[in-house]
Amino acid sequence: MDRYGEKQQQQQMFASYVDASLLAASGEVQGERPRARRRRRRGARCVGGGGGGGEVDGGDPKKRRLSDEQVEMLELSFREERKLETGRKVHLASELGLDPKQVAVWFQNRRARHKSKLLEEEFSKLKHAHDAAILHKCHLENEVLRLKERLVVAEEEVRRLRSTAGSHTASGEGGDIMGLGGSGACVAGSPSSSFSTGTCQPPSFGGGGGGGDHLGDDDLVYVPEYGGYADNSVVEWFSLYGLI
DNA sequence: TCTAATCTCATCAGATCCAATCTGATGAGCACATTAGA
Repeated sequence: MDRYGEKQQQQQMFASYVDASLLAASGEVQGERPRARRRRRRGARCVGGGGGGGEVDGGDPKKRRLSDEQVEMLELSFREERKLETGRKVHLASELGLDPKQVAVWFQNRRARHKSKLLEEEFSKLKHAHDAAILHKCHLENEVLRLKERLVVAEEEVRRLRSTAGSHTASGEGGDIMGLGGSGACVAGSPSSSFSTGTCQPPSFGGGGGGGDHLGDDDLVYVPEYGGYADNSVVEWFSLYGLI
């Protein structure tokens, strides 16, 4: 016996063992009904009863494959109609020189294989859709991350520019940074405006008054989106990021 | 309502190739499959 034969034998032995165990466990030995579909009995393979196109006259239990022509005819018939009425079955069987039982069995198997193929295709489609959705989700998550990073950078830049502008105005000569006559402007809530000394001067931008480099009117532009005045560098930055 | 034919499902096993797949065939169906015709 070759390796394949040995394997088959082992499988059969195992299956017999499992069968016996299941039988015992299911209580069939005590006369109870099994709950599950009963397994086919081993060795119950029927040799007679239709058994194979080429063995009608012989007693050879070996399975014979249908010829290409027979399969082709059966396929054609299957494509026309997947169910097999008795008349069609008998007609096909006589045309193909097969037993009607064989034709019926062929159709049963063909239906089963057709169904499993359809299921396989459906599964494949669903899997592709699922993979695409996962990929799209990853892209979206990456995009969110990138946007968050940009936001952090932008916020840092805003803080830096605010403090720069604040120091410019704060380090001026104590006052009229925008030519508005004030001695300085305060920025509410700005931690960098701790040296604000003068009266608040709205609409003012950036930092306290008094001291620091004096910026002329030409250097400052009122930016509504910003809520105040900004110098050219800030305006540039705003336009760069499309904020104005 | 009864019954024979037929269905689906799970499985076996031979054939083709060398492990895995294809395919013809069988058996069960369990609060006992469903369906169609007598």
